[in-house]
Amino acid sequence: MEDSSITRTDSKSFKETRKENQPSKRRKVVEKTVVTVKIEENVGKQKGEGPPSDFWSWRKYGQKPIKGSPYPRGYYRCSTSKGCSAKKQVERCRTDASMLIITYTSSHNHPGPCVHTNPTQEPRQIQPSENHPKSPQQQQQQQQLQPIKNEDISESFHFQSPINSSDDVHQETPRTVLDETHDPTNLLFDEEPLSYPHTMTFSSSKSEDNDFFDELEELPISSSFASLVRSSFFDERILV
DNA sequence: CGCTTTTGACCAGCGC
DNA sequence: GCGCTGGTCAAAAGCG
Repeated sequence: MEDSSITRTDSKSFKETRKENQPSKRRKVVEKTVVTVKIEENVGKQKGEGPPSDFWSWRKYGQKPIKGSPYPRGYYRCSTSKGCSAKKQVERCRTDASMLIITYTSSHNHPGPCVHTNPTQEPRQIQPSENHPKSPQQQQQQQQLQPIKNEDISESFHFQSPINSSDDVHQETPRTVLDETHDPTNLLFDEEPLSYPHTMTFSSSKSEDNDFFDELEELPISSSFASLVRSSFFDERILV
């Protein structure tokens, strides 16, 4: 089509420009966290491939069929904040279609929509009556509208990964990611899916990342936030 | 009207 | 050095 050629040429210019701005960010070893979740419930509410709703807004920016997997992988970027570089990849487990493998990449450079540790603020999105009948996007949009106090931001800024909220689900050992580390601790994760959320984030291999996550451990909000999130996720994904 | 999703193409990294 | 795969971007279309 003529349109195609035009678009292609046009986009090509952008690509060239992009190269200058972003030298190399592809396939670089970045902090990743793999989480597997059951999508039994989500299937009924969403398209079946929709990403499980967490506390950020995700915008899909790409989808690619993965070699060896009958299901395509979806690429999502955090749309809660424009400058946020947090991303996640969502794909179905090749062996179990009811399992969704979510790979979180990078981290949020902004506070979570509802990571406030202040008990005076009511966790509105926890209400099941709102969560279930609505799509996850709508939930997240509501969260965006919720004002967050600056003082909370300073703390919640360390809430890099939504995976903190996923400790209730089974965490699959990210072998593909950690293959370079061969860290024996990974085995522990596999054996103990109930390990703390901040612990699983150590899937990163580099000591630098460890240092980064080490900060998380010092944060007192980890447990409270995890609890808050946990209850939400239980209500959302797991029938208790 | 604005935002999200979809789709095709391009580029870079990695393996052989 | 070549080929393959994965990851990202941008434009267009659809939906709320």
